Amino acid sequence: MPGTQPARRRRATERKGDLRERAILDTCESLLAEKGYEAMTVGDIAQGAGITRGALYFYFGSKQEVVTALVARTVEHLWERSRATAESDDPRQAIAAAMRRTIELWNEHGLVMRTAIDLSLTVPEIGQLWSHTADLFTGAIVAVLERAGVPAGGAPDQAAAMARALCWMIERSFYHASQESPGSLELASAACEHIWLTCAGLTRQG
Amino acid sequence: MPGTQPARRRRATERKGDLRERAILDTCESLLAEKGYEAMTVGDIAQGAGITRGALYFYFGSKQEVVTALVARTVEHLWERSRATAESDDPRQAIAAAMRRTIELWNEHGLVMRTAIDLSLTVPEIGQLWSHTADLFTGAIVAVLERAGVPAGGAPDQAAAMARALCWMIERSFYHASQESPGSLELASAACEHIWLTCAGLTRQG
DNA sequence: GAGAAAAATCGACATAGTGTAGATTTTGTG
DNA sequence: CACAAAATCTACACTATGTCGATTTTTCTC
Repeated sequence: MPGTQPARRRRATERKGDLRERAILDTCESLLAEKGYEAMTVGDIAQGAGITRGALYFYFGSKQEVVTALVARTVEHLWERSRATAESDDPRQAIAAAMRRTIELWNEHGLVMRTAIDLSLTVPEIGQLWSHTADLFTGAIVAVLERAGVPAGGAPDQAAAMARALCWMIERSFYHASQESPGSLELASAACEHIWLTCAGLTRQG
Repeated sequence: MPGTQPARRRRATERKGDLRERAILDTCESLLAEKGYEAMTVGDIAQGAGITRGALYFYFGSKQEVVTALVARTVEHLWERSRATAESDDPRQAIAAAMRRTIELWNEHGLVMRTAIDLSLTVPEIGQLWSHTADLFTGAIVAVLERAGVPAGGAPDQAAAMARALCWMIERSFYHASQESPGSLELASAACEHIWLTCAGLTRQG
């Protein structure tokens, strides 16, 4: 079962199968955009990748596994990008930077991210992947809130609980906005940013 | 196609079919709790309702239609409850009341609400139902924010945009919390309430 | 309460998609 | 080259869906 274990890859030459695997994932992403998860069949993916259904089952055990691998690939990318971002010391700047990065990520990978969210309930592995991603994001929000002076702790008015709610707010706002126009993404982002700032006690009028 | 048009009901005596229709919806709800949407088959629902698949198709054209009707029934109930609630003049009280009511609704109907959210993308009719529900809720938040002094308007720091983000925050927080324990629902609710209050400028320290 | 119209139910069929298995071809390696 | 591993194909069995025509049951009307 390739696709589940990307480890044990200590081979210099790239197998033909690696090519195919990537082709399958790429095709899957296209089809997801074109016809959506439900309508997309294993036969469609195979055809798009230039093989038969039978051959596809050599790589992945089901449509769900294909999509899981696609989500894993995408989410890996998100994590990398997050790790590579230097956190600012100034909370205001940190928030602005985080929101800017979030817009980029949703613009580039919105489709797969939405798919991951939709399938989180149905496909446990995707659920884990995504909930881990959310945890990372929540952690970043906690850090910013605390540096801005919000007390640490899990009570409703302390950083951890607030960060969790803010994380869901951002997820859902972007989920919906990214289905509409890039413009509405900007607007949603600005609204989320303002609320985040307010929660951190960083708005002028407060 | 019954189940789509609950109008034109000007009949005193209750048809036998109305009974069955309700039995189908009830069974569907049970099965949803038991095995989830995907695993639940049309045959299962029919069996639970005491008829054959063929007979079920007399009432509903597909599994999706059954679930849509179930969501419609539930959502109708939500709307009624909302309409029946008197809005307080004091924003603080209004917010507290809204959150209390929201907890009740999720405790009672969490399963169907989660299902509605999950299927919003896949089943357009459910999407409409749910987005209308979200609009109602957003409207209520707007009203409270404005009464608390937040300027009206669609800019990121004005009532409409903020209310939308807050609505998604609440939806998503409850969605997740209601999958866990009633306790985590309370916590999530308290966090959302605190953020809402903060956005309305109603917290002491601000 | 008898009979006709409408409502409800059934069983059988056709279709579409899934996953599996065995045979076969391609590819890399000593 | 020969042989093992990788990759691919075709055919099959299974499950669930949705449709149809025939049949039975309910309901309405006089």
